[in-house]
Amino acid sequence: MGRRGSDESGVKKGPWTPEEDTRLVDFIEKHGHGSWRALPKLAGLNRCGKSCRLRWTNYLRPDIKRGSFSEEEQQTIINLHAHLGNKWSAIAGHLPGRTDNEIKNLWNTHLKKKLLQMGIDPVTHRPRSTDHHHHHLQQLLAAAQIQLLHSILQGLIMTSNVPNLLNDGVSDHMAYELLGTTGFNYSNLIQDQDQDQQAAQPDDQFLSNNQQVGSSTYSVPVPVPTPNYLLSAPSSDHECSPLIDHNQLFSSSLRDFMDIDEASNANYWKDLIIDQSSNQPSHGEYAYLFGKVDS
DNA sequence: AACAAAGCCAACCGCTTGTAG
DNA sequence: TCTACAAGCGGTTGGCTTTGT
Repeated sequence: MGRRGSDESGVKKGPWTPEEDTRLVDFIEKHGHGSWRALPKLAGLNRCGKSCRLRWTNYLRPDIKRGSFSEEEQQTIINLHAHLGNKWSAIAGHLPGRTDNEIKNLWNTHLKKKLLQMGIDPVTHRPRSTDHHHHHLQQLLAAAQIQLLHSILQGLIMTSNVPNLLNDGVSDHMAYELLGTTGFNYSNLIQDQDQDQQAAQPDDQFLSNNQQVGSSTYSVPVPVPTPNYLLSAPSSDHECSPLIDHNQLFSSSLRDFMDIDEASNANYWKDLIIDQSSNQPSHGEYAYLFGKVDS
């Protein structure tokens, strides 16, 4: 690339010296930049016009805010990136005094990693498919499917005329067997649950895996990982709003499944935050699926 | 203290878009 | 409409600084 020294036309490249900065600033303050191509010669700089323009717009402009980004600025960038993608100049337009280059650098060096650490895909702003949280959610949904199937089978059997089934009811095993025909792998669920229990740490950011919640005990008909985990805390300053349909559908089936008394455990069920346009959890914010368990 | 690896960021490249003639 | 030039933009890179061993 050769960013140091000069190219074949004799134009200097590489880092700017304080003397060059002074010349450029003095000239622009007196005359404005006018034509960038003409500027270097007029200002007595051995640089190409493009280099002068970049130096001015990214570093020397008087309205540039120097210093590190505040938490608020970082959150703004994340939120804007979720909407705009890598449109750095558009994002910079919302952050007075910050350049697109600066924001791009911050994104590539800090924010991308930060989101990855949170289990969020920095491109889609959704949970990564391999992520711990998402994995648990898939398990939970699979387990809920078992329970639903279990109920359906039970209903079918009650209306059937098979004596031993009327006596014994439908076994979990039968439900798993039937669910297996849909492609669901029950053995993976058991294995994953064991691994999760082994991996559980006291200082885990997620809520503990208690079966006992306050004075209530879950009645869990099939072995499932307890779904008391927090997916993500929503921020308050974007255009998400709670929509009741997804939430109601999902939470009510879970309530039934977990056999939790709705009135005494109302605090556990918080609204899913759903983006109105896509009707999906978005902006890198998923939802409080479950709230605190220690009420 | 010395070295290597990782982090960081200013500056560059090249493509795209806008505009004047 | 076409052409040339300027400016905008996003991706990439080189080298300095910081951190880890």
